[in-house]
Amino acid sequence: MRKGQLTRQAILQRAVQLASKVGLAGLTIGTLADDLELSKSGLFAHFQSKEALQLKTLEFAAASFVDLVVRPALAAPRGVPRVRAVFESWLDWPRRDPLQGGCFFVAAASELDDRPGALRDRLVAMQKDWLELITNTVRTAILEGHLHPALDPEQFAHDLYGIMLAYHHASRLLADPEAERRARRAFDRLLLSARSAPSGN
Amino acid sequence: MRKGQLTRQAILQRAVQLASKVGLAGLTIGTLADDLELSKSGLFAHFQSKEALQLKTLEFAAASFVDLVVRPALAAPRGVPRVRAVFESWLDWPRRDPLQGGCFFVAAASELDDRPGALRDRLVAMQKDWLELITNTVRTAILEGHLHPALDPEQFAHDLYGIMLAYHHASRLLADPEAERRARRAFDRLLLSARSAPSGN
DNA sequence: TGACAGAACGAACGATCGTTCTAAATTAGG
DNA sequence: CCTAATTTAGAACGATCGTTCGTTCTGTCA
Repeated sequence: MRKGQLTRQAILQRAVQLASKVGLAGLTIGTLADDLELSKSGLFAHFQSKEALQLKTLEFAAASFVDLVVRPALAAPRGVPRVRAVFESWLDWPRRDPLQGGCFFVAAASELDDRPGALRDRLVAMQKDWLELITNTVRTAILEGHLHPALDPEQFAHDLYGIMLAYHHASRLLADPEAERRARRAFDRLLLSARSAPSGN
Repeated sequence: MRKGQLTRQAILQRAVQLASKVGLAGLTIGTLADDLELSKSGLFAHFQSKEALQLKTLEFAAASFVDLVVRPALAAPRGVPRVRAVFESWLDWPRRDPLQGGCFFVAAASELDDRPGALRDRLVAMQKDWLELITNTVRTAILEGHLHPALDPEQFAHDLYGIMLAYHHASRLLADPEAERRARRAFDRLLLSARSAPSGN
């Protein structure tokens, strides 16, 4: 009853790595089994279908994101420092989890944005949770008096997401060495306008 | 000698639509042939390999993007109006090409960002061209005196890309009805800081 | 109209997909 | 240590993948 859980974890960990390269749909039980030196059927037995494997993989990736990115960021003091910590922690994610190729969720998002089903529903819920957490962090910063009262926290979260997506695009696809500097500049500008500008957003 | 080219075009058009949903890797000769009511081998004969088909599909999508988005935008008067036209034209893309599900290039980018090869190389070149075109448009706006001389045009292009990626994410995956408004607000803020702020970027 | 090139087809290939079954190996508890 | 339960392996399934082959249509131009 213990050994099973162990290999299950190992399978999921490898599945996340693999899916971050080839996507959730590109995941293949055969190659996954070969990578782990398991038999196809042996691996399959742990899940009852491929979709179940994909779903568990999605959950596993989310849990690891929370551990590596979200939780550390929330340790920062409330207000702008925590907002900044979210950004820095997020930006630092590739270094904290160096096994992956590209962001798992970016891959999943572009795959699932047109394929209804349980997988998509789960991913959407996750993304909304994450956006809401950012929104609340910003909202707190407003209440602390760190950011302008007229600031729209949801717009801030949306814009921050865009910064991260652009960073991913520039660094992963274009291999732009300036990607990180660009992301920091964009974030600084976002934060600056959030401090004092009622017009911006 | 004429009939062939015609069906070739039809194949590629359908391929772009399909690939915007399932990705370039998810493209399947069998399903594509069924969709077009062609035989698998008949379709295959037009290209000599699947990778060739994918490459041609990529080229076709790029050409259509130029026709529908780039060219109209460049008709606007130089300077900020043209910058704004690029944004508006880009944002309006889904309405101009309503057949697609999600952005073809977003799907391709997240698929190919970790898979070296001719496909990736071509896509990277395209993206760089597009970014460079935006950069030059911005640069012109600076020379016209519309934007601040200290503005970094490449950063502007990068940030604009982020806005579009966030828009795509919000509208496609999250089905957020505010997506377009959010994109407009982000663009306005970007443009505002580009007009007068030497600090932002 | 006849001839020839080009376009489309149908069948088949080896490989791999997800999945199912049964048997063997391994593990855990009494 | 033995037994029962769990975990893995192996073989096979129907389907589909990309690709090849030879053949049959179908347009095009002399």
